[in-house]
Amino acid sequence: MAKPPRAFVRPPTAQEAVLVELRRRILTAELAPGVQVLQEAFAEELGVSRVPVREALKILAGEGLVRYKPQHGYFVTEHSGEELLEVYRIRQLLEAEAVRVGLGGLTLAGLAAMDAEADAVESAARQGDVAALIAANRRFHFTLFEASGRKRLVRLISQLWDAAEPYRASYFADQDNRATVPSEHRELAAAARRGSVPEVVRLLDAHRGRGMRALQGTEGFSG
Amino acid sequence: MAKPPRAFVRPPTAQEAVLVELRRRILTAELAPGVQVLQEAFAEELGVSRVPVREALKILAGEGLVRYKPQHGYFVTEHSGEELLEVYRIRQLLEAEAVRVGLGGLTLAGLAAMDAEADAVESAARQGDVAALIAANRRFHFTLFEASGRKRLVRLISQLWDAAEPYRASYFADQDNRATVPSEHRELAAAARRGSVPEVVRLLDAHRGRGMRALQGTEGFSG
DNA sequence: ACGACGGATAATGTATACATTGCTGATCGA
DNA sequence: TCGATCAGCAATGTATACATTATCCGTCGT
Repeated sequence: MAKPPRAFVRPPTAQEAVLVELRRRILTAELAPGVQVLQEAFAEELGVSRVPVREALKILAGEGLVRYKPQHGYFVTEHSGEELLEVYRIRQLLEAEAVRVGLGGLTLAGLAAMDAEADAVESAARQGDVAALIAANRRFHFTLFEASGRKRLVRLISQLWDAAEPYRASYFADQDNRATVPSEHRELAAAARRGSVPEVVRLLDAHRGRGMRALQGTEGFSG
Repeated sequence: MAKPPRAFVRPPTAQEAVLVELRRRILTAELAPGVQVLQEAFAEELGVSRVPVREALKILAGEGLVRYKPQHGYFVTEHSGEELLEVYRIRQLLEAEAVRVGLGGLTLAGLAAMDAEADAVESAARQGDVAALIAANRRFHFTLFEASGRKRLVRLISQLWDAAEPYRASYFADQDNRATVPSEHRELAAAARRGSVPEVVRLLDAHRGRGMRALQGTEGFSG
């Protein structure tokens, strides 16, 4: 079960490389919501021409991570408080569905993976490694969702996570917030092991709700 | 209230024009699921270079309407029967939500619009104008959804409609299928007028279910 | 002082040319 | 006859050059 360190894969095309880097910067709010992505500058920084940059931006525009204004360029999507609420509400619906469909089919390997990711979250939280925390947190939850076997559903949920991600960078920076997450994960994993759909859904709702409320407190939470 | 005939707007950029045309061809199955979109040929046909074609394709890839294989190009997305089922299931969840949120806020103008679109659907069905039927049918349903005021929700539902659209071109070509749709719309509009969420949701489920089952009958419905 | 016009600048949008990759099919060898 | 190698082709991927558009700001006129 030990994962070999992920093999280094050079993306086959420049646009893919740009896409990965752009997405990373947006999700970590390194490129903050609202700011324009200057093609020329970004291209030069990555050592490619503007073409692959534009193509990567188009992908992100299709996903909703950036907005395109003709003759004005690409801007990291901003979400109002209301829109973030909407995102969380839709997540509630879709994640509940994923649990209903998938929990019965969750394998022992899947449960073990959840435990492993819960460990990773906890240790990352202790060390204050926000990036690792976010990554592990995501893997923890998506192990559960992916048990549903529904690719489209999982992809939608993933996009919804992405939408809120830039706003959570600051959330996990806070020690108190980091502290409560691991124990909630333990409860979730335990409920999953018992195979109780209602419990898992309830815990998930609570977990998500706490994250959402924390967001409302921290952020410039208006329109 | 009379809509002026929609003003002709030349898209500000070539890519937008290409995007519209490409999407149209995919949704009408003029470009059938699975086929490759040859950039050179398509560009020449539209009288532009390959660049805007590629950029439009990237958008569609981000939306999931085409798949991108590095060094191989872009292919209209194919969906297995299972995947289409998944799409309908997610639609059920999200459309119900839209109705719950929006029905109370549906204005008289909105109700009138639904009636008007129902008329349009019926007359298009009688004349056998499949394209007009599909367009009006879509407007009918989305008038209802948009009453929710939730942009993201509506956009997601819209993408789910798009995913199944290529497979429904043949569905509406059948006279019998065209016949049942208008009466169901009347019932829906009536229930909406009464403001009854459970009834609207129930009718919507039935309506959608019929469409889905019809799809299963007609299509190469395997994996 | 205020507003309008206009040119300079800087960004985006597009075409063209070139590089690279993948495939096909023919040729060569055993 | 079978298989492998390689040349040619056809498609995609990328860079560069050019066209177009928006914006900024100074000047001019009133």
